[in-house]
Amino acid sequence: MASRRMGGTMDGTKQRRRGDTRQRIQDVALDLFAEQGYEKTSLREIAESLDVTKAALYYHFKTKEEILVSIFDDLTQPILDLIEWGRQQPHTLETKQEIVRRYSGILANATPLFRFMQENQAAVRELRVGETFKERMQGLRDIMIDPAADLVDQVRYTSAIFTLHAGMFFLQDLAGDPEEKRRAVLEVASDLVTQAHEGTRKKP
Amino acid sequence: MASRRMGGTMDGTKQRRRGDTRQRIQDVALDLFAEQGYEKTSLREIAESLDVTKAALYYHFKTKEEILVSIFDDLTQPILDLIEWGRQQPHTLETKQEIVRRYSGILANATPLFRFMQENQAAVRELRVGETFKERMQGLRDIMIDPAADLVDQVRYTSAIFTLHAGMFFLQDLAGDPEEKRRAVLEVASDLVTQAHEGTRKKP
Amino acid sequence: MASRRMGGTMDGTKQRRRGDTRQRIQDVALDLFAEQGYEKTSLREIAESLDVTKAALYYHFKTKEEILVSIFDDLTQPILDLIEWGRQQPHTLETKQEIVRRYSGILANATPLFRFMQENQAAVRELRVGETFKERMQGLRDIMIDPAADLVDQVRYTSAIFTLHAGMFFLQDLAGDPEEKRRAVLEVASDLVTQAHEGTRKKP
Amino acid sequence: MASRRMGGTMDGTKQRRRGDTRQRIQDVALDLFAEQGYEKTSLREIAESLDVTKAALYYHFKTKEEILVSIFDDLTQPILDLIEWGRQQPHTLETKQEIVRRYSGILANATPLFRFMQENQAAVRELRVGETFKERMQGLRDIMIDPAADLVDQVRYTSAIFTLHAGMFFLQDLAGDPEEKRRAVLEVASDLVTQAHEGTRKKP
DNA sequence: GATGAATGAGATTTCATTCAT
DNA sequence: CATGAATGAAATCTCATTCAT
Repeated sequence: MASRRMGGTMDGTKQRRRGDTRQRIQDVALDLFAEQGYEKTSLREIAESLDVTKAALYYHFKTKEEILVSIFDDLTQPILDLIEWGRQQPHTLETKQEIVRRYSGILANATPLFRFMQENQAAVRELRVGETFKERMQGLRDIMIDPAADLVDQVRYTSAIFTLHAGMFFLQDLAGDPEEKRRAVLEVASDLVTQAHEGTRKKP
Repeated sequence: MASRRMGGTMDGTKQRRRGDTRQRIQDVALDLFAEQGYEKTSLREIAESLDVTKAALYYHFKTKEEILVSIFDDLTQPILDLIEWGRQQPHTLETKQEIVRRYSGILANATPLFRFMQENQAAVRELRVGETFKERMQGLRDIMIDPAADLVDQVRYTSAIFTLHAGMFFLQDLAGDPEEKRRAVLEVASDLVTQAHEGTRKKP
Repeated sequence: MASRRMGGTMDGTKQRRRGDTRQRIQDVALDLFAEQGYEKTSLREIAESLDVTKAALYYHFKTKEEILVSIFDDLTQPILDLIEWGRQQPHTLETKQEIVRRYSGILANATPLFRFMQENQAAVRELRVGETFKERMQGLRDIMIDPAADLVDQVRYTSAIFTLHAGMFFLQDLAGDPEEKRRAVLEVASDLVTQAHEGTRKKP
Repeated sequence: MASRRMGGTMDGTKQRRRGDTRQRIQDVALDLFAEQGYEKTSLREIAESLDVTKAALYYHFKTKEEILVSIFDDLTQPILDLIEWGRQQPHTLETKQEIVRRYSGILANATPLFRFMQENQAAVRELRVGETFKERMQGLRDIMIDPAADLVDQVRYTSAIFTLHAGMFFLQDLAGDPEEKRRAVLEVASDLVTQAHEGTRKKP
């Protein structure tokens, strides 16, 4: 389900697993991390899910944290790319809306990881990924927020990003087609950005 | 810092403590839970912070979870009251804005707890408070959301609540006076509710 | 059920409890000890069953062990009396059969205690009651066993006592009227004593 | 002392131990369980006796109870075999005496376990082995007892089994050669079975 | 490319017991 | 005649990690 890359043939034989153990560890770990939280997920559990020993995990990764780091680095690369792209664009409304649109896509493509980051902030705070994630969010904000905007508009920009995040999880219990919901979320975020950009109040 | 009630004088003598141990446990526990997360905070740590033994904690609370539950129940009672109040009001824009205003106040009064809940969703999911919190959020939504509203407006309502939450934590690194920031957040949330209530698009 | 003495009036008021707390502790403790074992029964449990605090138990008894000792001493006095009586009788078959009969009665009158002793030998071994019980059993044997009897007959005497014990517990699952079963057990034990007394084999 | 299998040479080197840790845990645990009781024996004690850490025990067994279960299952297999054998024999006196004889041998071969079961009935009642042991005793009785026998004779059959058990422990303080005592016990049990089989009284 | 065996640290929880009031 | 508050010791169990093979 969280398998991000499908290597090998789908013939169900155990033998096909050859050299993809690293990937499988990442997949299973992310699923479990997202489901149960980082602290609550033990290496024993991951190993058992994969039908290998704990020691095997240590062959592929130096520590538990490194498993998470490797997943995180793989999956958040697109944010880095987006920031890089954003920096080279003019600070127009168009650009900002495109950023929101692209970020929405990134989120949708790595839902389990972002869900995990959202729900495990405390656990992750003292891990490397915690710091890194914060930096990336900061980077996102930097390419969107107009430093001259007043406080209320800055909140709007932030709220836009947050709405995208919230959309992934808190809207799960709302009925409706997922893709349709995603578009609705995107629209609200987009509106917020527009309002922020235009300034909803007369500036002095 | 998270001490909600300050009994006795701060003279540092050990003997003065009489009967307020329960309260002190809750205070210290909340601070630590919020700072380090639920799983990462051990009873040893709480006990040492208070200069009592672990067994003393068990005199006052049956389990670690019960410490959290007692804090949660104490501090989220106002949400229950708000929901109760909201149910008896007409579903006007006025009402909804008042709900947002009141909720913002509740949040401000119990920041550490809400920060904790936000940042420990995974850890808390299988605890009683996880379920309870979800129900309360649901209750809040129910008194705000117009079931006839289209999807986009429903997202706006949800986003308003979320913006309030986000305001507490993600805006911490933004410069500025806290009270001023709170007002800005409140304004954005209020706007979202207004837009949702009026309908931003022509309904069929 | 295990209440051995019924003090006060049976009016159900809580006030009637006056000065009989000691007795009530013994009753409840014996029930719990018999049901769950000595180690598994905590003072908390006993206290909660009586709706008093643990500290109250310590007003009446110095230690957990002393609760057991007091019960034991009260209820095994009859064995002491029996041994005393036995010592003064001639070593006839009549006497031995009477001992078996009387012992059977003693057992029936304090079933929970004897069940407890039977099922908690390991736990009780290092307690004072363990040693004391062993001594009493030894005393019983001494007034029954003919030291001149051969080994097989000595086993018969021992088996007679054991049959009485076993009868109380291991026959519980056998269908039939309890009093009738007790008589059957008594008869087998009696037979064993008779065979032992008469010598089942030609002595040299 | 309770070591059931003696692998390797007794040269005292630590390195020689390879792969027999599981067995050694079982041996030491049984000795301690039998000596001090199940509850009173801590995993720390077992671990220290073996000069390994507590965690090592958990590598080999999932819980404390599982250590006991594994010992029990290993050592009571012969009872299962005996019951199986008994079911296929004719219900003659010969058969019953053979059962008594074989059971006596089984008992002698696993004295510590049976002593443990006898002396820890309370502690063991809520463990899996408690139930299982009860079932096996029931099975034994079923292949011996003639359901048409009157109550007194049923008691005799039960008493025979019990005499065998008692023989192991309560006769320990009696002087005499162990093997000789065992034969004496066996004779009494055998007699009881014979009397039960022939009927000691005229049946209606 | 992995396993089997183990460890050290630490977690939550329970218990008998104490003592000032 | 009892309670409220606490303690010190210990129990069972879990975890990330290591290392020889």
